[in-house]
Amino acid sequence: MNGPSISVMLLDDHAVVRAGYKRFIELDPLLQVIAEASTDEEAYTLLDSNPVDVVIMDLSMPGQDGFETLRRLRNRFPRQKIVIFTIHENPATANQVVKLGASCYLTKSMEPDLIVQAVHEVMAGCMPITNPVVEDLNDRNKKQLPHMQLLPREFEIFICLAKNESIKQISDKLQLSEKTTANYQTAIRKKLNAKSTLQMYQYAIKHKLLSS
Amino acid sequence: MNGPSISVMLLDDHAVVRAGYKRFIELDPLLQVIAEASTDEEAYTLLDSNPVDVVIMDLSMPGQDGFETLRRLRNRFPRQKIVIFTIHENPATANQVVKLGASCYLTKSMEPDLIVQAVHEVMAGCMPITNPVVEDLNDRNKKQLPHMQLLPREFEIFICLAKNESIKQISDKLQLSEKTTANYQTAIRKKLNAKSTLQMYQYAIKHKLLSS
DNA sequence: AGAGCAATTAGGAAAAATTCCTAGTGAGCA
DNA sequence: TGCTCACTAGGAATTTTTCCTAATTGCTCT
Repeated sequence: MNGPSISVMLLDDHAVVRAGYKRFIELDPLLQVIAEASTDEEAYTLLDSNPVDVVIMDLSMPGQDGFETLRRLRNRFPRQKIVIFTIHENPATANQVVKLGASCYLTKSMEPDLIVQAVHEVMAGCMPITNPVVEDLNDRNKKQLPHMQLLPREFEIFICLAKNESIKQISDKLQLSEKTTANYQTAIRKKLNAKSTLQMYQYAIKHKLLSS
Repeated sequence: MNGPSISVMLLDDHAVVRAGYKRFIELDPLLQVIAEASTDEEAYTLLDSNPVDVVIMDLSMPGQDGFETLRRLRNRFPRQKIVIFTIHENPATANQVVKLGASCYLTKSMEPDLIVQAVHEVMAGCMPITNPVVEDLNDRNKKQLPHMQLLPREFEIFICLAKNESIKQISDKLQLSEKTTANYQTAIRKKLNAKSTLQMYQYAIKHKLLSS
């Protein structure tokens, strides 16, 4: 281990995808993958005993809520640098992810050697790699679009609702009171001008906010 | 290159994921990744000049790219063995994929060394994955689809609800008391086992009951 | 023709979901 | 330090949904 080497943890529920990251990351001798986790819990445990410089995580973990994982990770390790690498290429997701404190947002369609570059830039303290998707967001200011007015938590719950999850399910998953979740729903509906879950779903579809 | 070595092409639009496949596949000395493609067109070109024993492909998006790619691949190379490896774990997708002639359907949550095993089994002529839940779906379909149990009036209102019309709108249109329409909705939900308007909509879409 | 049956209609009461209002907490910041 | 904002959640009012019941209509069967 040289002085300037950078330690990395991979967080992705698919071993195949982790292997893919690893292959590219290890092309750079300065980067070392010293931990792999397939769930958030696993990640916490590992981080407690083995801190790393950067966590690279996938946002699209089925069964789990990527946003929630990110949020919890930030709560427990507030200064942890996190690079998000995901298949979701929509500006809204990028926006929310950066708001939640991720250092960087990359998509899987980008050239893989950008991972390496991104990790270096994050370690150097730069803000997220200039990502076409994110830029597009800032330029053509889409903040007039209703869903851009959603708070991070609202957006997260909105996506859950659009995926037809019940108030109960969401509350359990996010560890919220059902009252809180219901209140969020009301706020979301107002902001999106949606009168029903179906309209929220259709809104999400229309703006490509759903992956599965 | 020994005699019995098996040649493999990887087809996935994400380089990271291809790298992941590769890492696991190359653990078996009998398997050789001799081609990689990120698009279907690329795959055709490569297959024309360099036939392979097995194509391993990702079914990125259900209902869109993936199925169509698979269909075309089958059309142009009818005897090509194809292993589908995807994150979509629903029986319907598995069913479609097998109908479309894939030799195998694996999900990314399965242990990665199953890729290797699956390739060998496919080459040996077996069908590695047989999902019993999937198969009897078609038979039962025609017997008793839930919406076939709907009374005429129920079906009519069901379609309205699936089109996101409100109880009020439907009642006006059909000249019913809102009470009646609401009661119908309850009956419909029970018969279709739908807990929300969104589920009714999705049911309608799934069974192609909506024109618009 | 009358009995029987299924479809349609709708009201009352209870239960559940949603909305609206209010308020506490904690993190970040000038 | 005090301010703002995101997040959380309870109380109460309102609306929607569910469940039960029942009246009306039109059809079939013998």
